[in-house]
Amino acid sequence: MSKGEATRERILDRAFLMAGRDGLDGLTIGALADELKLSKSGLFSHFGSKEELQVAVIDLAESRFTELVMLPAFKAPRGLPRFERIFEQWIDWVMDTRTPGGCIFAQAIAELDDRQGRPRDVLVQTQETLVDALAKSAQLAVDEGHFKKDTDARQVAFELHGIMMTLNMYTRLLKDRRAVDRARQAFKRLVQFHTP
Amino acid sequence: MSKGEATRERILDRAFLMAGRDGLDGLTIGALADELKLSKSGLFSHFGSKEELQVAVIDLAESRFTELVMLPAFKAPRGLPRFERIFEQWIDWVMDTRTPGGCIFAQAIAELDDRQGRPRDVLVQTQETLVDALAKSAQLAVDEGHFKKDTDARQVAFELHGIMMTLNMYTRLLKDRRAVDRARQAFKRLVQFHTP
DNA sequence: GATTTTTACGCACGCACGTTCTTATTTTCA
DNA sequence: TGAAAATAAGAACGTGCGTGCGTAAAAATC
Repeated sequence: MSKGEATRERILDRAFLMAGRDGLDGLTIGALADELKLSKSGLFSHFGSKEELQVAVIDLAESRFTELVMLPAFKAPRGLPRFERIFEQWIDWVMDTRTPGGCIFAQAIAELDDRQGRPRDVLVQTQETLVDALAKSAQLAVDEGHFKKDTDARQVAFELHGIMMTLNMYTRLLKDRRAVDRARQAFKRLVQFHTP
Repeated sequence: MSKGEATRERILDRAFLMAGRDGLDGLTIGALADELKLSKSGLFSHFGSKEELQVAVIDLAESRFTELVMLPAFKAPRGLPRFERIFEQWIDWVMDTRTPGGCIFAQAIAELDDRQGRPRDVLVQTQETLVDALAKSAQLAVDEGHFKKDTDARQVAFELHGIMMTLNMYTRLLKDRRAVDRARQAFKRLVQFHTP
């Protein structure tokens, strides 16, 4: 790996944290440069524009999510075990104390939802991919006979998403220690409902 | 009502919209003044600081939510009818096409969740009040015999919250037309599960 | 209608933003 | 090792930010 690539990774690693706390707009080139002891222009030249930096952060977030949530889950047998594994890994992702501000997607979604531009387009793409993956995983549980035949996999994906978003909010905003229990209980009810 | 109060209301009305779209940080005094054809300093003098403006917007959001969601719901008989009415009014709140950026609370929650300061404190207060109200409403359904005796009202509040957050995201970010149906189905499942 | 109080403006300030150049330094590779 | 290429720094730009102050206009009060 060249020097440039290494620096770029170091920048993005920090940018990922800053964007989770302060949002993709709050993510500022000057502050980022200070924290990394780089010059503004030196940092800037790695991306060419702030928008590109934002896009790179979203891309990084997606690949980390895949790495930390989806890939481990795929080691579990398809169907319910894998679906449950996604849920548990996702909990770890949301509760990770190293990422202040909570799930970076929650930040980005609220920030970009009714705007225009490449960052939004990229985010929509990642979220659609995620929803598809969740639905597919739920559908596999149907196919394996773990869920009822008439289970609507996309509906299950919708509801799981809701559980995770609420977990994030209860934990980060309300500082509710019981949030994880609540999420687990909600998930249990979701699974139970669709179990034949 | 004095002239000053009228102007202040006019400012907040617009600020409410801007904050929903661009967030409480993206809410900017200069842009707000331009839209309202006021001078920056003239507008500023109504609040004394940007932070106070942000707090005023959160307060306005809460009172509007109470007015548009909770108060109408209280006309329904307590128990399940009222609980269902909260849900339906809340849908209207989230789907309101006059508010670009979707539910302003979704914005504010993501923005302020791991920060410090008065805006955050005020937001936490409003969200705790909301959660309490939801839980109380669910508890009334238990008391009236519409929900099972062992139903955990706060758990129901948690899950309802999740449905609404997901409705907001699917609608605003993913532009999914079926989001309302999904929300209704999730709600139906929630109610059904707790029905004796 | 005169006076006092309220409300709004104009201007300026210091600061941080994203961005663009030019220049110096470091890496890379023949 | 020396030439070429990649990387980082530095200084400067225009812009917009929140904020403070003195003053003019308007409204409220008597």
